[in-house]
Amino acid sequence: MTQKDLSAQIASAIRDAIVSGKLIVDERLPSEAELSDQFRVSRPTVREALKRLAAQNLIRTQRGATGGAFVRRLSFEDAQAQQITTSTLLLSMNAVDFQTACEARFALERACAPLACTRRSADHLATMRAEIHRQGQQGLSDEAFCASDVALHRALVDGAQNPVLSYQLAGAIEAIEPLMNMITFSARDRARIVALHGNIADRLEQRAPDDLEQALSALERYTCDLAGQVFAARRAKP
Amino acid sequence: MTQKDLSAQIASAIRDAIVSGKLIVDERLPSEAELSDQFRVSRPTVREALKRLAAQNLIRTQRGATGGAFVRRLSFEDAQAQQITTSTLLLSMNAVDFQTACEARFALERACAPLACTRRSADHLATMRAEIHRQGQQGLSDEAFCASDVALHRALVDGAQNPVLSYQLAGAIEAIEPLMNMITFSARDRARIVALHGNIADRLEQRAPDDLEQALSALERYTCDLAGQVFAARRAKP
DNA sequence: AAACAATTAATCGTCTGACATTTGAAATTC
DNA sequence: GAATTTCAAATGTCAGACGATTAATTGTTT
Repeated sequence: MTQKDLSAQIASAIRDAIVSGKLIVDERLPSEAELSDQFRVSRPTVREALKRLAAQNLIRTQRGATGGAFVRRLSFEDAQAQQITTSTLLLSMNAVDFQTACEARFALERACAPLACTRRSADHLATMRAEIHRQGQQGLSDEAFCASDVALHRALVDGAQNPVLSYQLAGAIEAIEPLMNMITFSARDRARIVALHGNIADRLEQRAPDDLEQALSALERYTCDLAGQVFAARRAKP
Repeated sequence: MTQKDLSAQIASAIRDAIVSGKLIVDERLPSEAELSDQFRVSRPTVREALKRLAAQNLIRTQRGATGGAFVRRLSFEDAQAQQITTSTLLLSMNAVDFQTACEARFALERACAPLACTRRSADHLATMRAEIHRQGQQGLSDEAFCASDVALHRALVDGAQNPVLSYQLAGAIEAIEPLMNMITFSARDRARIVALHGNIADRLEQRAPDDLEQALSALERYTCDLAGQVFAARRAKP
C-alpha cells in the first residue's frame, strides 16, 4: 500500500525527524542533490517534499554557496498566523453558525479573565481605552469598527501575559471577524457595544475577575442577539 | 521586490482564491498544464505550488482521466491534527516552561466547564469514568497513563458539545502530553490524581459548574507542583 | 600587509521534454 | 444489453540543463 506520493513520504520522514528532535533548530538539511541520492528519487520530487515542509513553516531555504534548507524555529507569530487562517477556513467551509463560534470565542476569552485581572499592565488597559475611544467616533467604517474590536479583545487576552493563551485565542478571535464584518452596525448598536466595552475595561482596571466575566457574558449575549436579528432579517428578505 | 519564490506566489494566489470564496469546495482547479500556461511558469513550478497547498489540506489531488486538484473541505479532524502538531512543536522549540503551558491548558479547560455541565451526555460521563478506572489499574505504563489522561480531558471538553471549542482545546491538551510523559508517576501520585479526576467527574455529574471549576483548579495545582518537583530534582541531579 | 576587486564553487530556482501510471469514459465485441 | 477493450487525459516521476545567488577563495593594487 504505497498510497502516498513519494514527495509526501519524504516530507513525512523529514517532518518526523524534526518533531522527534533528530533534527534540531537551525540545523542544515542535506542539499537537494544529496537528499535525492539518499531517498533514491529525483530532485524535483525532493523539492516537492521540501515545499510541503516550507508550507508548514518547518524549514526555510537559503540560496547561494552556504545555502540549503534549515530547520526553522516555529515562532509564536507563525503559529498564530497559521491558526488564524485555519480557523477562518474551518468556519467558512463548514457552515459553523455564528452562535457556536461566538460561544466558543467568549468561553475562551472568559478563561483569560482571572489571569488578565492579576497580571495586566497599564499598557494593556491603555490600549483598550484607546480602541474604545476610536469605536465611539463618527464615520468609522464597519470594517474599521470590527478591526478595532479585534484589537481590543487581543489586548485583553494579552493581559494574561501567557503567550500560549494569546496564541490560542488569536485564532478564535480573528476567525470570527469575517462573520462580524457581515453585520452592519447601526449607531445605536455601536453605542451599546462601546458601553459594554467600557464596562469590561472598568472591571479589568478594578482587577475584579468575577465582574469581568459577567461583563464579557453581557457582551456575548448582546453580540449574539444582534447577529441573530441580522441573519434572520437577511434570510427573510434576501 | 520579488522576495518570494514563484511557487510561493502561485500558492498564495490560489490560496487567496480559496479563502475569499472564489474557488468553492470540491471545485476542480485547472490542470497543471493549464495552470502553467495561465501563470506563465513551468509545470514543476506549478506542482511545487500545489504541493504547498496540499500540505495545508487546502486541496486534494486525483490521478486519472477525470483527475486533477480539487478544493478540499477542511474538516475539524484535519484542523485539529494540524493544530496539535503545531502546538507541540511550538512548545518544544520555544522552551515554553511547564507552568505556562499548564496554566493555559487549564484556563481553557475551565472555560468549558459551564457548558459541559449544561450539555454533557451520559456518554461523556461514562467515558470519563472508564478512563478513571483504567488509570487506577496496576502495571499501567506512564505513557498509557498519560494517554488516558488526555482521553479523559477530551471527553470533558467534548461534553461542551461545541466543535469549535473541542478543536481549539485539543491542541492545548495534546501538546502538553509529551511534557507530561517526561514525568514518572509514583503510585502515590497516581492515586492522588485519580482521586482528583473522580472529583471532577462527580462535579460534572452533578452539573455543578462552580464546583467543577474548583476541582479543575485543584488538579492544576497538583499537576504543577508535581512537575515542579520532578523538574527541580532533574536539574539538581542530572 | 591590507584593502579591494574578480573569480569560483556550491546551492537553490526554474525550464524543457520525456515517460510511467492511473482512471474514467468511449468504442468495440459478444 | 452487458462485458471487454481501447483510448485519452491527467497526475507522478525522472533526467538533464541553465540561470541566479551567495559566500569563500583568489588575485591585484595600493
